Amino acid sequence: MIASTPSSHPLGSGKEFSRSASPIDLACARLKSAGLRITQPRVAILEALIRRNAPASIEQLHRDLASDACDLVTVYRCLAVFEELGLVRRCFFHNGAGLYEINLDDSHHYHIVCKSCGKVERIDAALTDPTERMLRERGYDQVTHLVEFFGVCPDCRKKATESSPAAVISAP
Amino acid sequence: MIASTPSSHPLGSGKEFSRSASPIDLACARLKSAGLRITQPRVAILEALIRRNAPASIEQLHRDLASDACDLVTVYRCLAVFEELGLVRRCFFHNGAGLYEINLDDSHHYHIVCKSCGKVERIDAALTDPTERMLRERGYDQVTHLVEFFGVCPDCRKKATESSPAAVISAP
DNA sequence: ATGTCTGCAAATCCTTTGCATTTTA
DNA sequence: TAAAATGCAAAGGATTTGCAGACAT
Repeated sequence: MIASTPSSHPLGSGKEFSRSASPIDLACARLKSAGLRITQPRVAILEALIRRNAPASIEQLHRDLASDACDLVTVYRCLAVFEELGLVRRCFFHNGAGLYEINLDDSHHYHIVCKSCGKVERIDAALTDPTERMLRERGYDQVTHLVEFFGVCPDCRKKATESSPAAVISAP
Repeated sequence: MIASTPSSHPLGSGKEFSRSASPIDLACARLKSAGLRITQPRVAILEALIRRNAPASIEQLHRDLASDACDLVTVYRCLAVFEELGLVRRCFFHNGAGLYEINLDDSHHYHIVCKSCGKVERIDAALTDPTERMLRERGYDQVTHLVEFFGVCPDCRKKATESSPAAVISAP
């Protein structure tokens, strides 16, 4: 995938995790400091997420694991835990697929989704028009994009402060 | 909702359909020219979509209809037909909800999704930074945005031209 | 040792499908 | 009236839940 091609700007450089601690240690530390246990399935799933470094479905992740590493249900449960912790981020795409990607540093980036095979790759780039041009130059066809904004609307802010001042954190 | 407030730039003006034919007639004409039948459930669903003029779930739309207007299954089937026709567009948001919105003129616009109540409104505006500022000025809190790009990747283009030259049109 | 996680099985939820009946053109 | 669309019931697939046993701390 493009995002792991060495030195291919402005698509991902593939060395997002080469700072100090290894990404898996970083992730485990986050688990530990949240009072959660470092189990074999959790480590395996985190490693799979780190290896991909791109959004993947639960099924895909489960297949990535050693055939008997853990049950599919465990993958569901672990990803729910990781998401709550902020260790992974869930992305939704045009086709409705909800995919998980590792998120160790809250880096903001975009994705390019293949309309044909659904392959998802990370993009580190400026916005929209220049990006679309760049993608076409790289051989992508029928390039479009999706932009959505998220925020807490005035009504909800009011309700939140009226009842419990710390209510609106990460709602539906 | 904001998008229907008269003359509230740059959020939607609410008069997107005040040209010549009424939106429902326009939609029915599109059905007819596609060789499809104008049935009572279809008209009711289209009217509900037009009334909202914002993304809505299938359940929401079904509830919008007169209690016995049609079966939930029919709403599913009609929306699938409408989508194939391009009469509606399906949007996916951070929470995984797949919502349908009417699309009579292929106008390109964005959405603001409330992180708390999930309410979705249309935005007619330029991109990202100025938009986020504008939303904050209007009282939205914790404003973020999501950008995704879509296109057919080089690999799929190759495969498509090798096998059947007109294959890649609107895949998954 | 003990409270947390996991595996398995079964429940639940959303969506799709089959087929007889109704409706549109 | 003939083809297309709908309603109802039931199937299907993905995700969640309950609970006994296994595992990290």
